[in-house]
Amino acid sequence: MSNPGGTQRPSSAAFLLAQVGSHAARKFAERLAPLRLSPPHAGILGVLRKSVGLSQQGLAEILHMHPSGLVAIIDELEERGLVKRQSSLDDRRTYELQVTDKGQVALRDIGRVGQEHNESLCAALSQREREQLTEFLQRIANEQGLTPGVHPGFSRLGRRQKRPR
Amino acid sequence: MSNPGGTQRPSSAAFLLAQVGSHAARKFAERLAPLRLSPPHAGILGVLRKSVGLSQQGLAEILHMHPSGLVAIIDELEERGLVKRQSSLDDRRTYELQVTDKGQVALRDIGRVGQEHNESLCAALSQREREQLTEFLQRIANEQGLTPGVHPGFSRLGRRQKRPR
DNA sequence: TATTGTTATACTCTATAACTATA
DNA sequence: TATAGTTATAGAGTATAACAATA
Repeated sequence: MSNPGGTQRPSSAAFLLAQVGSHAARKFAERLAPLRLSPPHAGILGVLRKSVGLSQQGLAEILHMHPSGLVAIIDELEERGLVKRQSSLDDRRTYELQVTDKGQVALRDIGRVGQEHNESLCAALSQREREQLTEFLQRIANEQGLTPGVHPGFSRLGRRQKRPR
Repeated sequence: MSNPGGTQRPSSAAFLLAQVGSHAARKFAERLAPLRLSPPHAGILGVLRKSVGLSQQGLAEILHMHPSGLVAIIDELEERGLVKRQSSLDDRRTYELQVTDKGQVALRDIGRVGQEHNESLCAALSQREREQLTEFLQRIANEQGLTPGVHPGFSRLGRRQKRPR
């Protein structure tokens, strides 16, 4: 095992974004774990805080995911008493999703964890540089049409073609 | 569905990194798809270019993944004629992985796609700003102990606890 | 007939352990 | 006995379709 042409080419911004972004997501998940919460839990609570009484359909639309995928996660949040499915009086097919008081506490915990996470992740940068970085990323996010506060999701990055046996 | 407290808080650098990074990874996978390649394919070819004659164990170590997970991906690369498993003369248990000429062509295609991808992703930034962004990310990657050129992987970001039925 | 939420199903990715062949 | 590669298996995530209740 040699390395004749082993010049390390500088990574592109795009690669570094994917690399550091994946690392960031993983570290955030690790910090969330002691709260017995996952990033999807946190993301859903965050959306529900801002949109009171949202239906599962509405939530799925915001998160760009299929409504059926939400059921299990909301089940968990409800079992934990962080979210309530409130039957709608107008349309008994739908639930109005509510963050409970306990859910609000969880949201504060998540916020604290998020701040610690941000601090740790940006340790290499000065305050001024963090602001610059944030601005650059915000502009990219806007230009690329990303929804503020919504993680593109945990779906497959690239699936290999099915392997014939 | 109302939005009484719907103030949109500014996203943190950490969240934006995860958001934009996930988007970047997804877009890269889309650009790779016409070549019938996935990000893991590209990542492995990239590592093998720099380390000639690497074993699968060595490769797994660099990529921080279990050797068994490599088998299927390398099978595909070998079936496509992009990589060759060369039986080692020293130790017949091991293969020395070689990028073939066809694999070199694929690497050039991947490089082109990567440049297009980078260009498209950074459209919102000036040349000077892209350099600044790259430097910031590079410093974060170094400080966080990330291996240059190695994507943290496609493993779970956060798993929900198993749901009892 | 259409829609909301749910369940069922299939497919994929990941991780672990068991297996084989060499050492 | 230890190691390299492989296979088998189980677990979790994702996506689609089918379903029941309601509109």
